[in-house]
Amino acid sequence: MTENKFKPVEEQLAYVKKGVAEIIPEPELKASLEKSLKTGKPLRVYLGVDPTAPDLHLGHTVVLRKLKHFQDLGHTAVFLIGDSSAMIGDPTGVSETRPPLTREQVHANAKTYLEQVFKILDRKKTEVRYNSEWLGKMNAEDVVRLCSHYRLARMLEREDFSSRLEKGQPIAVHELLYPLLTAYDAVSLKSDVELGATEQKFNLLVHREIQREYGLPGQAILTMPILVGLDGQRKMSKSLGNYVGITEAPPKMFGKLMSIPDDLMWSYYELLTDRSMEGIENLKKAVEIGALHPMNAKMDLAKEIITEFHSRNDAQAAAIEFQKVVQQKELPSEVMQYFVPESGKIKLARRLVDWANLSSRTEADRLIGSGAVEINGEVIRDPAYDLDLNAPRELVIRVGKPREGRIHLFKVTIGPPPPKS
RNA sequence: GGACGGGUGGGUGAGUGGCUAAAACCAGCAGACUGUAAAUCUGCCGCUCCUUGCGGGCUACGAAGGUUCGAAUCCUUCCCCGUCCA
Repeated sequence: MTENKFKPVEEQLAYVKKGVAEIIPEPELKASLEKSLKTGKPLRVYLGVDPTAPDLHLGHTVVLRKLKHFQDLGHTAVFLIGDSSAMIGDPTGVSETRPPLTREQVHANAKTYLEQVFKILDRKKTEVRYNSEWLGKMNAEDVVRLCSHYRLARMLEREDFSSRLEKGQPIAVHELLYPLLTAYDAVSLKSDVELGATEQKFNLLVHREIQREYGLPGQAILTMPILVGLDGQRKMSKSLGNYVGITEAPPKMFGKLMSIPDDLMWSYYELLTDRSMEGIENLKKAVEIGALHPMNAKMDLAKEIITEFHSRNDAQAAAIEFQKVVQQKELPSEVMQYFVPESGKIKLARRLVDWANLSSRTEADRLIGSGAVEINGEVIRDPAYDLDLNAPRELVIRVGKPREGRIHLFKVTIGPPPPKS
């Protein structure tokens, strides 16, 4: 509660501005910071999430990190779980009606969600709220009253509504209610600032407007860019499979991060690390003039990100494993091992389904046919290949590239398994 | 409630009785090239069986029935979506 609890406004603003897409309106945010500095009262900064899926990936962390930045500066971070609104389903960016979740699903999701969130936010300093606290108390009249504060024409300005309307795609009435109900969150929380991804801009603006309708000053809005996924094309999302989950094992994170297009790494540096913009620019320049190999810059990036979610040692180990397995093509330190008794012959394709965790026999045939299967370094191209089981020996089998859900490299020992110790 | 249009593989979308496991494109997978990057090129891209063959069987075009030697394509009923009218 001391006078000098906060840093100078310009300094705060600069810290908070790193990586942001837009601040609406910036002078207001600045004014709020000035006021808070003068009064010693922290700003209430909130981020609302729908716990629709329990697994967080790096895409979610972009905006969480920004909330963390406010927390670092001594402001109050409010993490809002939209347990009520999640049951409506936000139509943003989906362009189709979402199936509503049940209350049980929402609560289960919320719980795992929070656990992950505190890998980034400071648990002790975070105010966690649920919007069922106030939305659950509203009756039909309250909802109608809330709705009376907004106009249909304004609602239809929203891009995904207007485009769906144009294309003759369905829009369910309850979808219109989503931004209004979540606006009531902003009213209840009396927030000074709300964070969100750029795709949330419309919702955030509605929140601000409704706050004013309810006699509040109207929060400032700060939007963060959407993180592009591993494919370098589309937004990072679980359903597209182009994501890095924050609970994934370090070696897997490492491999995934190394697979991003080089150009993308600058945006990852900006949105996923605490490096200053200046530092990132220098790095970029070093790569451009050839002083730094882009691969090394990317390895550093991967290490930094992994350090945040695991530890420095884990990150280092993941890097070493990557070099060993991928670059030097050696066996990984932990390999799946299978034992097959000696008995005549078997079809390779048939066994591959289990060994490599393939989806079907047909897939095994296809992989063999396209030269993706190697035994002890020798490519097998005949889908009808018979594995001779008469001589006891050890085989190292490789199936394609490492990929989610597939065991791409493993050992098969023909002969009895070693006695259990 | 009425009139009209529409529902095809993960997505967009062609096909209007057999040559269609269904064009094309995207996504995906694999190979080559690399820095397990991207880009590019090439192949693959429902499931299953075996004697792995331009092989056999099964499943698939909103749902269920029907016509036909044969249906994604025709008929009937139902479900869903949109537009316009009220």
